[in-house]
Amino acid sequence: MMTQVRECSVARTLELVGSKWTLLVVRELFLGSRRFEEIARFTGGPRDILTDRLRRLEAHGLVTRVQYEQRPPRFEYHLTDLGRSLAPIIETMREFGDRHLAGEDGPPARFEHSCGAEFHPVLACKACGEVVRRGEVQIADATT
Amino acid sequence: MMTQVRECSVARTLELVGSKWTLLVVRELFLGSRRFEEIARFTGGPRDILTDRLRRLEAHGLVTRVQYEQRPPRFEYHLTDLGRSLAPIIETMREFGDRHLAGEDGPPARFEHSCGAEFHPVLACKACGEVVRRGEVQIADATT
DNA sequence: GTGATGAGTTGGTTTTTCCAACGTACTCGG
DNA sequence: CCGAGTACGTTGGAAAAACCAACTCATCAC
Repeated sequence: MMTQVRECSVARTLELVGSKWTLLVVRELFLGSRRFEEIARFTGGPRDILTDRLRRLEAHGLVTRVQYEQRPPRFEYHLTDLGRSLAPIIETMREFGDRHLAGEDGPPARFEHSCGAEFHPVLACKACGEVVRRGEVQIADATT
Repeated sequence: MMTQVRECSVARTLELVGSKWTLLVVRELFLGSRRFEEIARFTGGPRDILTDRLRRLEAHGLVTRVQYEQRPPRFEYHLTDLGRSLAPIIETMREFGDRHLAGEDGPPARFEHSCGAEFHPVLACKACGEVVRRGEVQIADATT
């Protein structure tokens, strides 16, 4: 029956943000960088590639390019609502890195939740609100 | 002061799993594929690249290669505990894709939480257990 | 007018990825 | 025994992507 490549939301997401530097650009925007020079400096990515990634993100509606100066035309970059909805992806990656790949002096940046504690994300079930433990999630229909 | 590239857990995580096909291989293992032929068929990735990714994942302790046959030596692949801790990354990517990039006939695979509802992950704060809303997380120290 | 800043472009090199074909070691059917 | 099929890769060469340093263009600060 020679089954095919799996239709998959993970794959679709990776097509959007899976190429090198893309998620670092997004991280940078989450951290508040707006200008090309900041993005270049803080990510360390090649300028031509960063240009390409920003254009691509813009084309997919994750980022907007906003003119902030006329007389040499200058632009800055902002996440759209769609772009901001990448937050859980960035946050879970940060958490993984903090937990398993941190240097000796601990995680390089720390965040705080409004409850007062240091923020570490865990997955919860949207329906019941409970934090998910291993084995609590099962495939519902085995179409693919 | 010519500030440098940002030390960052997101960057470190991406070094581990950020190259093309890697996360699709991991997804496949989460979905239960064990053998090379399954991984190749369901991801659609080039066989040489998949070999490389599996070796790399093994080298970093995310995957183990287990011999399941002697007489031509054959191997299958399993996620380690460390590898399984990539689940939140995969799940949040799936959720993003389901939500924003799904085809007309809805998300291609569905999952169920033990509470009985269809599973959709949201981020919660590990400390207080509350689901996180926009603006509730702030940077704690602006070292980087 | 010299130098700096900001946002890119350009040209050429290096690295990755891709692809189809091949190799090896078996098993199975006839 | 012969040929086909399965499983897990490896190989060689072409194509695409990424990298890098240097350059542009416009303006401002000195």
